[in-house]
Amino acid sequence: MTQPASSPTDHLLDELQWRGLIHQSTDETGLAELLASGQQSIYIGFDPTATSLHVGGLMQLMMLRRFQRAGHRPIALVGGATGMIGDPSGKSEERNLLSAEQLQRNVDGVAAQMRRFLDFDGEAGFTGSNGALLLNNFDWMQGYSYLEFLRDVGKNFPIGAMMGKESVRSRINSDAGLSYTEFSYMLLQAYDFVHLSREHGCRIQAGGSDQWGNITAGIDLGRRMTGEQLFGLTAPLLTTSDGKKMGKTERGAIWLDAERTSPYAFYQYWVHVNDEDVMRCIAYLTEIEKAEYDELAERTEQAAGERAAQKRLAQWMTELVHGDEGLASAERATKILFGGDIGNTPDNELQEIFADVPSQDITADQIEGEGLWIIEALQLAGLCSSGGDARRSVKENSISLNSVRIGDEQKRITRDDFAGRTVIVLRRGKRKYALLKLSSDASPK
RNA sequence: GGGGGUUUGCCCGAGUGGUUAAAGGGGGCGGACUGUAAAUCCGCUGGCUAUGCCUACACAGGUUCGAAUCCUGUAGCCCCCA
Repeated sequence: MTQPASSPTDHLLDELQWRGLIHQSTDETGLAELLASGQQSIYIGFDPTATSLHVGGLMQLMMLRRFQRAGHRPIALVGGATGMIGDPSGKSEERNLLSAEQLQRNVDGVAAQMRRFLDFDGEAGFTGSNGALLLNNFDWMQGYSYLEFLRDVGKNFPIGAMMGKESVRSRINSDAGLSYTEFSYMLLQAYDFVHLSREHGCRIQAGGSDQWGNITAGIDLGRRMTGEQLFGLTAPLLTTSDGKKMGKTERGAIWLDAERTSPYAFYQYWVHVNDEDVMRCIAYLTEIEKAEYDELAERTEQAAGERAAQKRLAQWMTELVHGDEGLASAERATKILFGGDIGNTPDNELQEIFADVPSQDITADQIEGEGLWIIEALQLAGLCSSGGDARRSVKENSISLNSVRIGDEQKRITRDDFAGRTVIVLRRGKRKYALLKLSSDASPK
């Protein structure tokens, strides 16, 4: 361990090791030798279930990125074909089939996001020889006839082995059952691996631990069809200490797309990671070095209250996914929202800080005369679901307007509350914000 | 096809004909404590410009001064017999 590693590949395996990223692998020594013998290609499949990836896909993207940085060629495979079928692994019931058009939109969206993680054209210090590839299995599956596929591929799949796979066994006797289509999923993914080994010399497939069955199916198929020795590597699943999948909140998944999950919300998600989970996230998802990792672990131990590790994690992730800009705005917003008083912040700054926060336009006449009733305003802003809900929250003293608590449910918002600005900040509880914006067409007097 | 059971609020689940907007739990939302954590504790959790009104216990009717609770029919789920 004290010996400095002699090549990027040695670094790579050591790194995967200390980060705990190797859950299972086939023929470890063989794999190490293969990697040491020269540049390799490694592939991971991505399910195009939406136009954006979410936090759940980060592990995989980072895995490819680590390989690329160590000099290997990453292949991101989007499952245009397999996505039409649906992987039964780890799913309790059959998924709805996506339309071809939807799938194409998803593939496009996901592909664009991958550019933040992988270098596809060999710039940025790479010579180009290990530039990432983005492939879509629809391209080679689309023209493959059923009969031919059965003869070439199906022939090499013993039913006994297929029935033994966990993904099949767990479903076949369940209420949901398992359709023939889903059962066949494995063949498609296995064939992908063989295809990539033939066409791109790719001999390594990685994935989450739930992919083990599919990966080994590909390795078996490779041996039968081409005689080539292929390798598989799985990473642990990223779950929280209470066993749930990371990246999900009550409100749904955390997306990489800024339109779906704002940089601020994304940043906040990481800031809130539990103490028990935060170091694992750093190990799995970032490129923060061992030395700093140890330091952060130490600080979490000593002074958990500082949340140094969470902040560093949030910063690292946000910067990678949303860039300097996204990080800067998330941090600015955080600073005001959790620190300061909104009272004196000038209009333009408020607008910028709250760019992420949901807002609702109101017109000038809504605040003329009697003004806008607070109960109504809360519903307009989306902070409360009904009048009753709004009244309740006001009674609970959990509503504030420009950082001033509102306890009176008769409160009406008038021009005075805007204090010369065009924006008013409503808050419910500790960290739910919404804006009311005086729409520009209404001439402010 | 015959017989029996079941159906409650976001979810699970109690419910005696009469303060039952419906026990209890979960979830959610607030609050306290802390660290924008976890755990814990406390409050709230159908709608309504609201000391009141309306809608609710699968659906439709009925009995009753009064029904989630009793009766009839319809539908869904479950079990037994054929």
